[in-house]
Amino acid sequence: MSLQSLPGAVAKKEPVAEMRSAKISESAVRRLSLYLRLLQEADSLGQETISSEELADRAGTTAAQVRKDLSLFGSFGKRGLGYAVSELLQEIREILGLNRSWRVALVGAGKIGSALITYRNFRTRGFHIEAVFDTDPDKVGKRWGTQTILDDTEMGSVLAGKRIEIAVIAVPADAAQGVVDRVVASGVSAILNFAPVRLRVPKGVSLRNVDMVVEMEGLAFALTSTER
Amino acid sequence: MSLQSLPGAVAKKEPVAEMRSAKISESAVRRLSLYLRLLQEADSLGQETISSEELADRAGTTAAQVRKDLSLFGSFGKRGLGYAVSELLQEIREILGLNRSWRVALVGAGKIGSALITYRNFRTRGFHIEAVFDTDPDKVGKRWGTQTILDDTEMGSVLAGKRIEIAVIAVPADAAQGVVDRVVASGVSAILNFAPVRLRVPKGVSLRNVDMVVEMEGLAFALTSTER
DNA sequence: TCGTGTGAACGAATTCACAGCG
DNA sequence: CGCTGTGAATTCGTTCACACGA
Repeated sequence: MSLQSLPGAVAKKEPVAEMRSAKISESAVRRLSLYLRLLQEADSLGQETISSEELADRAGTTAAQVRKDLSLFGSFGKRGLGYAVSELLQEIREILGLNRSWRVALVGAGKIGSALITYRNFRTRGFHIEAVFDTDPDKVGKRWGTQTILDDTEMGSVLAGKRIEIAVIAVPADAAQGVVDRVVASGVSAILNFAPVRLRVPKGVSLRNVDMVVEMEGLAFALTSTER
Repeated sequence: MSLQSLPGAVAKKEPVAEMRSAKISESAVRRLSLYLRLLQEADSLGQETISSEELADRAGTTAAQVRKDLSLFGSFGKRGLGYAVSELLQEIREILGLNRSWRVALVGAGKIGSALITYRNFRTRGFHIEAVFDTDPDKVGKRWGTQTILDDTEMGSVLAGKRIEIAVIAVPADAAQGVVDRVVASGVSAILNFAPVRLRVPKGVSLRNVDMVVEMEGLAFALTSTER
């Protein structure tokens, strides 16, 4: 990609995007996403350099963990100094694939969908919702943010036509698997699922679940086992 | 607790709630929550018994994993047969602390809060939202579901007065830490956070984060590293 | 015989500790 | 001298494999 086009960047040790795909753990990726956010904060406050320890403190992890995570992708720091905030920022954006925008569709125009579509962080991070679907005839045709709600029956063709890459599933649990199957058939290979079900996806399709009940039950367990 | 007061329960091998608190991993708890949901489905379909393998298939894990998870809390199966659905169901409810209801407060009456308060699964699982707070004078006093939105300034006294156990934080990122500090000061010791920040909580307070941007960035990473 | 329960083996992720570079 | 980058040590979680009981 356009890395060597930056004349000042020649000293960089690893070309990042070309790294051998040594399987990176999901938790490492989560932390990178978190580091990115913290770096953006630091950057907007004018901070120029940051140590693994400071980043770790803010992220709630250890300095060694931060360095290990980053070392999976290259050597971005300066020994004795730390990391250049804006540079590391850019590296992580590159690693996560955030230097481009992503075409997202939202399936299910209910409350959760509504929360998502108005969520500013989404758009500013490059996730563009380019289609919204629902089955409810009362909703179809209504405007939602910048989008008009489309009928569920149009989903397949629209997803394919717009070359949607990520689908957000915000439909009732019993409808979710059906939606996923159709969405995958239309070429989508990443899914964020809000329905409280375990979805099956073919190999090669990435799936993340956001399950509020599971989280609440985890809290209930923690409270239960702490008491006494 | 009132365990040995149940005369019929003597044959049970492990008293569950009295187990040594051998630290249970968060992922194990997540899976238990998932098993519970699957068992409820099976139960409502009239299925009487289930093997670790069947449960594993539905949960997307392995039979050994299911057995290990359950064995952390006792021996609930019958060799050669599997598990009695309704019995295991009840055991897991007991383990997770779901045989009682939990007093929950929602802080932030925005879109996410709105999604939560209308979310049926919440109430049916025993999580009762007993107070809703917001700072916006236009919202305060309005009815939301069964609740009237209360002013943020009342939060401390109401949380303490109602003996709220779990707080759901659905406020903007820059307000979240302040809210958490006050919530904790009012005796809440479990928090579900929807704000995109890393919150600091004192030891003894449980915290779970739901961070949609992190999940989306994880998907972006997966798509980026798969392509080519 | 079948499927659980579990020690033992394995593998993954985190932490340690230090060599090496700026 | 300070802080990164990284092998080595360790901890944690998962999988294996089989003895045992219904």
